Amino acid sequence: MSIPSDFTEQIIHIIKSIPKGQVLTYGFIAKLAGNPRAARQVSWILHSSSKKYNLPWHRVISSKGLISLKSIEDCEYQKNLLEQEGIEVSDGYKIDLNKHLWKINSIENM
DNA sequence: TTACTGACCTTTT
DNA sequence: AAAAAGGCCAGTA
Repeated sequence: MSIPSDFTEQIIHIIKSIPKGQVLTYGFIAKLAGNPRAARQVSWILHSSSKKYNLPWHRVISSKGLISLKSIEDCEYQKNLLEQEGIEVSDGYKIDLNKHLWKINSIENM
């Protein structure tokens, strides 16, 4: 049994709390998790925990609103998922952060 | 076991 | 203004 760190739990909790039709950025999640510089680990946690915890990994994008996935197939897949939720994605896998970025008022249960 | 990499972001030069 | 380096944790070899 490997117990995840506190900030990892926060990251997972935050990702699970992302509402439908909205997206968050790596840096934002890392900041909320308590480490503004841990954005890198967010992606890695997504890789690991998205399968186990069934996290909405498609709602996590880069700070510029671009899908940073490596595989083009995954990019198109994510784009498709986002479009299904009503998020407009440009041809260049660009998302309008001003419209779809999740503005967190306050996290109730931490 | 140690070392390196990874869907990134922030700060400094 | 742009470019480079640093930083962070977990997983894999």
